[in-house]
Amino acid sequence: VRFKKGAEIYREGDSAGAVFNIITGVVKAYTQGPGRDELIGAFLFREDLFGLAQEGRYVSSTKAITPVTAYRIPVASLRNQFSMDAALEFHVIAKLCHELRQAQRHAFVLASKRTTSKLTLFLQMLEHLQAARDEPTNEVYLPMDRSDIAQYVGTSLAAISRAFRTLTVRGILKIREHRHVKIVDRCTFEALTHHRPPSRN
Amino acid sequence: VRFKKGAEIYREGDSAGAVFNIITGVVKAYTQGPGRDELIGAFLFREDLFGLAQEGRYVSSTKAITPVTAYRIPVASLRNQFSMDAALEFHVIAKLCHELRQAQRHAFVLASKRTTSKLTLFLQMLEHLQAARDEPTNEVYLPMDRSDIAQYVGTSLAAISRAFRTLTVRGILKIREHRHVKIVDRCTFEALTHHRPPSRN
DNA sequence: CGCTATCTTGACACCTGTCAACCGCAGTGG
DNA sequence: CCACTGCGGTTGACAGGTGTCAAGATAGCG
Repeated sequence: VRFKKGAEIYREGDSAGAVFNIITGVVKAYTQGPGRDELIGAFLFREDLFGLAQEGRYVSSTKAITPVTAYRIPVASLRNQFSMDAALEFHVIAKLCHELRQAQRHAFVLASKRTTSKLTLFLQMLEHLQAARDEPTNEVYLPMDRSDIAQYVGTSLAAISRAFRTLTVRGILKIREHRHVKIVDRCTFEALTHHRPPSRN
Repeated sequence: VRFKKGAEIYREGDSAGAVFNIITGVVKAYTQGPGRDELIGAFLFREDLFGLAQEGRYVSSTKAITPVTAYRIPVASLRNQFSMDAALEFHVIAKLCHELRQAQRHAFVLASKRTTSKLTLFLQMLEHLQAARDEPTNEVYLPMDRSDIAQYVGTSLAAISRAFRTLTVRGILKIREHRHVKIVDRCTFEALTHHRPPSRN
């Protein structure tokens, strides 16, 4: 199946009829709760599997943030393959573990106190993921907009913008068209990862 | 096996020889990275299963925060049971899903901006878990110290203390011996859950 | 009965959220 | 070809919250 940019794939609480496997494009998984603010739980890329359900209901909403093509796999056919192929089950376990690891890294990003750290960690994540998909690694591409980043790392849109600014003026990053980021000063970049006491400057 | 309060059960990166199943007590799972600050990823209670490994290495350190008794299950014997009992595998999947859900809630706590919200959400989590273990629910018991709470919800120790203070003076909580919390004004308590704009007061 | 670990509280600078205005760009319609 | 509008992004102003540091209070434990 195919989704346009911005299309909702399913909504939290919908009855879960299928799981999806991304071929192309990027998807965000988010939940809004309980205030009015929504938290983005994960970004999903090529080869990622999603559509996990709890008691027949999806646990988060998903939306395409770029044009997306994906396999849509009805649960029925999934059950079939399950009983026939034990290795598949193992594959699912592996996916779950991967997702858990990812959630761990996400938690780390959220737990950072300064926005620059959050952003740095976030860029590192993207870089790793990009490398894992063997795409060029000389610069990081951001498929999502600033607002999405903010909701993922747990700050306001403005803070993200400011963080980008401070990192660029310090000569650590270079930004092209708002979506291509090049890490110039890798050394201090990684240093930001550590929680930097407010060293007066 | 049995652990004293404060005992390390294993450390991140150790070669994983066994998984554990808690009978009594509370365990914290944490990772320190990459700064000097450690983030507590989860608290583990009775019946919880932990010791998940990635490539033969534990992915987080664990420490008993109360006296703990637990089953220690060597991986070898686990493999045995795996091949004999397919239902067990399913049980493990269920545990993983549960853990993922829990991570999701954790992320939500971390993403909250004001400390009072974090604390409120945290208390709600504990309350739910406590109810799920059918323990008395009229007040919440905190097995961990303030510092642990701070590291779990992603703020400083001082902020937690202050948050407790503000909630008590507002007549929302009552604290006994620093570790027993009673929710007095349930209504405004839940209201704090929603991201409260800095409503002048 | 001291001693240590834990918790509270104060002071202060800094960061961050909120609000709002502004910019640049793309698409639209005149 | 050019205004107009909408969207995403940046920036400024300001207040309030939070981190850090450090001192003081409390409780737990030997």
